[in-house]
Amino acid sequence: MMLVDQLATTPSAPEPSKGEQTRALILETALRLFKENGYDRTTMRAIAKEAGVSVGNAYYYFESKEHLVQGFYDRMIDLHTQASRSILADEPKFAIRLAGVLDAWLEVSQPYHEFAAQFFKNAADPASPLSPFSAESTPARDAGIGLMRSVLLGSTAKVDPELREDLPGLLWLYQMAIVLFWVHDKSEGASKTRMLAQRSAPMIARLVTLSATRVFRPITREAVQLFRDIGWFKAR
Amino acid sequence: MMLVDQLATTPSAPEPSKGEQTRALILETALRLFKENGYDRTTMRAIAKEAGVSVGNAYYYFESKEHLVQGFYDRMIDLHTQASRSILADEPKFAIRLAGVLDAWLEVSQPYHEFAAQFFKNAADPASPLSPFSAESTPARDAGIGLMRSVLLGSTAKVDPELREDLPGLLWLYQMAIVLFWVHDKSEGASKTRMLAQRSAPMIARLVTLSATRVFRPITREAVQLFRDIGWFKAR
DNA sequence: GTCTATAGCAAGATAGAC
DNA sequence: GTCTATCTTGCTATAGAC
Repeated sequence: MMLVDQLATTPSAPEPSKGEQTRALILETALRLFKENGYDRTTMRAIAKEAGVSVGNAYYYFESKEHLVQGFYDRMIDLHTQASRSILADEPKFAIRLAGVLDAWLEVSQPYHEFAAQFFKNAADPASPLSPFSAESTPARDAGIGLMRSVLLGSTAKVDPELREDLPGLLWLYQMAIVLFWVHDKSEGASKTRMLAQRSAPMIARLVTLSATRVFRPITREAVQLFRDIGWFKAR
Repeated sequence: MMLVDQLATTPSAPEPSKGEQTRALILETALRLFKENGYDRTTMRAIAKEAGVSVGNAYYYFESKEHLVQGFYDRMIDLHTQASRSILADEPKFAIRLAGVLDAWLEVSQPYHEFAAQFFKNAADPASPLSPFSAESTPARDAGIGLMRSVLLGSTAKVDPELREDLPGLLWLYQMAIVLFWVHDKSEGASKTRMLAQRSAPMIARLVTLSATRVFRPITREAVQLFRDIGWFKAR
C-alpha cells in the first residue's frame, strides 16, 4: 500500500511531509464541501470539523477562506491543460483548436458551475486575491495565457508578427469574457455558453487572419498599441 | 419652514409619510458615509447611529446593505443623463458622441471611484440584485441602453438596418467593459480608462460604419444573430 | 515546525417585544 | 415602525501540547 502511494507520486515530489498532507486534506475537504453545499454556506468551522482539524489549523495553512479557492484554480488549470492535450496535438486549424480548448474548459468546469457562480463575486473584487487579475493569480493567469499561446503556435494561422507576441494575452481576455458569460448562464448544461464558444471562436479566428491583411494591419496595430498603452500586457 | 418643505416636494409626491422620511434619511446618510469612508468600512451600525435610528430599523427599510446601493445607481443614471445632454444635443458625429457620453460617465463617477471598487464585487455576483444584469437593475439598465440609443439615433452614422435595433444593447455592453476596466484602474484620475474610452470609441465607430459595407454585412449579421441566439437582447 | 483548544471581536443580519 | 437583544460567521489571538 505504501509502495503504491509512493509510485503514485511524481518523482519531483518525493515524500509528502505531514504538513503537506494536512494541507491537502483541508483543501480536499473544502473543495468537496464547496461543491456539495456551495461557497457561502460552507463555513470555516465546518471545513475544519469535517477535516478533523481545528479552525486555527485551517488558518495556519490557508490565510483566508478565499485562499482555499486558489487551490481550486490550480486544479482547474491542470484539468484544463490535460483535457486540451489531444486537440492541441492533433489539430492544425486555429479556429478548431481555439473552439476545442474552450470546450475542454467548459467540460472540466461544468461540475463546479454552481459553486463558481457563488464565489464569483469574490473573484470579481479588484482587491481580492481571487481576482484573475491579481498578483496572487499570476501563476494561474500565466498558465491560461500559455495555453492560448499553444493554441496559436501549434496552428497554421498566419498572424501579423506585431500581434503574434501579444495575441495570447488577448485570447485569454476573450476566454475570460466567455467565463463571465458562463457564470451568469442558467441554461441547461450551460448550452448557451457552449453555443457562444463554438460560434464565436471561428469569428475570432477570422479576425486574427484578417489582422495580417494589408487593409487591416493599421487598425490592428492601433488596437494593439492601445492595449499596450493602458498596460494590459504589463504585470498586474 | 413647513411651507418651504412642502414647496420643495414635487406635485406628484404630495406629503412624505413618516416612513418615507425615515427611509430617505437612512439612504442619504448611507450614501454620505459610503463616499466618505468607503463601502466596506461603513457598517450598518454606523449608518444607523449616524441617522439616529436603530440597526433593526435600517433593515426594516433596506433588505440588506447591498440594497442601499440601488439608490446610488439611480442617482448616477440621473447625473450621467444630465451630463450627456449638451453633447447629445450639439454633436452629430457618432464617434464623438460616443466618446463624449463615456467621458461624461467618467466625470460624474470619478468621485465614487473608490467606493465603486469596493462594492463592485457585490455587483458582479450573478445572484445579487446589484448585478447590472439582474431583474432589479432593469430600470438602470434600460436607462443606460436608452442613452446609447440617443447616441446612435442623433448621429449621422449609417448603420445596417439589421443592426440598428440591437446596436444600443451592444454599445451598453461595450460601456460595461469600460466600467469593468475602470473599477480595476488605479491610475491617477483613472487616466488609463479615459485613454481607453477616448481611443476605443472611434474604433467602435469605425466598426459600426464598416458593418454597413457590402463586405462586412455577412459577418456583422452572423455576430448579431449569435447575440440573439444566446438571448442577449432578451429580458434578464 | 505542527497542531489543539478556546475565548473573543466585528459586523451583517434576524427575532420578537412594544 | 421601531427598538433591544441575539445569532451567525469570518477571522484573530493566546496559551500551550507534541
